[in-house]
Amino acid sequence: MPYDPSAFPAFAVSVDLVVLTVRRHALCALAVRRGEPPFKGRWALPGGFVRPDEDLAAAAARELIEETGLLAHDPTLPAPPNAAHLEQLATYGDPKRDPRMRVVSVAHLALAPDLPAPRAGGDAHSVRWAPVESLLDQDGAFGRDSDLAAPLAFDHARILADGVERARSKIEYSSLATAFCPQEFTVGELRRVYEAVWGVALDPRNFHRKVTGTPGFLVPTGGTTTRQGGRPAQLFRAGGATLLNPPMLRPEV
Amino acid sequence: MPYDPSAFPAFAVSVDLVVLTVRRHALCALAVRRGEPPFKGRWALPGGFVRPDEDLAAAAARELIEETGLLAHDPTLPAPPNAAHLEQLATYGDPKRDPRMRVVSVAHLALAPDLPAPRAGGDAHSVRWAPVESLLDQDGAFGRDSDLAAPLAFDHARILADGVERARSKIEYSSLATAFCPQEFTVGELRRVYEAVWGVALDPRNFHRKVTGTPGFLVPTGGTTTRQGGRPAQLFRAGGATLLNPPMLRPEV
DNA sequence: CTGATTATCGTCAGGCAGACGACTATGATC
DNA sequence: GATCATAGTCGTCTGCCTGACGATAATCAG
Repeated sequence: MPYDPSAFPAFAVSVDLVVLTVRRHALCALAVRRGEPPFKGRWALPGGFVRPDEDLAAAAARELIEETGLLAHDPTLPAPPNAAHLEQLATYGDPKRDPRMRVVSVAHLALAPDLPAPRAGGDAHSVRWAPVESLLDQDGAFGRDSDLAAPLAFDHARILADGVERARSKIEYSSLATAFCPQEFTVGELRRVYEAVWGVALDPRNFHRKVTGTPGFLVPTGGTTTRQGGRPAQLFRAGGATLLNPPMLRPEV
Repeated sequence: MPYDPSAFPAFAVSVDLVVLTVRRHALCALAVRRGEPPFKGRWALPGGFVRPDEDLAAAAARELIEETGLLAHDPTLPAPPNAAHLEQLATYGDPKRDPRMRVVSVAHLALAPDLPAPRAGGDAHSVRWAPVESLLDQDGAFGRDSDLAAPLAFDHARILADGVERARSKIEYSSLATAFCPQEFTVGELRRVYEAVWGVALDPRNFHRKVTGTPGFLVPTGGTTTRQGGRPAQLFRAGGATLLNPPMLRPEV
């Protein structure tokens, strides 16, 4: 019988954040170095406890702005500049996931455009963007030239993998890939986002036809840019459509 | 600064279940009548507190078997008879969602074949299958001839709506619809599952072509049946494929 | 036997995606 | 300034899949 108020076990509840961005053609996640045991010195996902009167989404938004300065973006409103997409990912509650006590962590997924630099509260050197492959690599293939050899603290590798998988599948059928782009962007920049997140090469011509032909996906702003060299490209903003139908197809293999 | 062990707020953590099945051409959910305040006498989703050393998935599986006798089904193993699909849905943690105290609820979604009858632990009359439209109907359109007029307790209407939406979208691109069917079933029975969950009519010929043409979706058992009247139909079991590519398309409007 | 019901196979046209050719507009290099 | 490399944009063609729907098959109810 649910909700016996007289006796219930007490849990700590935290939020952990998978913050993804695309930098230099690679899908990167935000990682913080732990300053306290357990896992002291190891990299982990940003996160923290939920406050007694705080909603889960509010706790995630608070941690996000503390770690990155990014505002969480309510999808029902027009996107303010410097805003990130934020959604709940999944909840992790293995009794042994934290060696000290029972902690249930509600993981959230945030997608952000490429930012100047991560900003930490007090110690800026302990937070960084790292390519997700290096963070998920358990064998230490990146170990010789970085300090990322050790796996992530707690079950954060699993959480990160789940977040990456969510992002990979969600850009198939939604316009979420634009959350990785600045307010104005070109078709080529959007294509490089897809290529980085999926880890594949896409045909520029078919991609252009698909995204410009999907109603509501992209809105031309009129301007052009030549950021990448080559012929100047039209600039677009994200349109009102959130669901892509038919979806973008991820190439086989 | 995550994980300061000295001071953290204490939460209660519960699991709530959205258990769906298809009965008589309608998508139905399991509801229990609350015997205790708050919301005494109102219908609610089954659920309960997570035990101190219990994983979240284990707590959900325990509640499921307590309420229905259904075994939760590990998707990596061959399905035992009378097993239901069980997956985490989302977590609800509004500070005011339970008037007594701070309860964070990890909702799970279960899909079950049509069962003989729901089985409650002690009081069988307080648990029932109800069509999801009647449970979600806030205006009391069902109120004159049933006691389902009152909305569900707590935020369970929201949780149920999220679970139904998850089921509706997930049968598009996965073989999960077979979880609503008995071990052996016909193409027509599977089609009626889609029609009930989506609330649309599908063309029997195109549906037949699609599901029999998708490799790994259905495996013929050799037998035939004539449960529905009309020409006998081939019997199938669910194949090994879990992802349908290309997906089943939900008709517009 | 006749009609109703369900299952199953076929046909055809339209839409969309993958493969790829062609042309355009810029910066870099000589 | 000519040439080349680079990136963007427009077209074409072919094959696959889907929706619409005709036709046939095998049962049950009268």
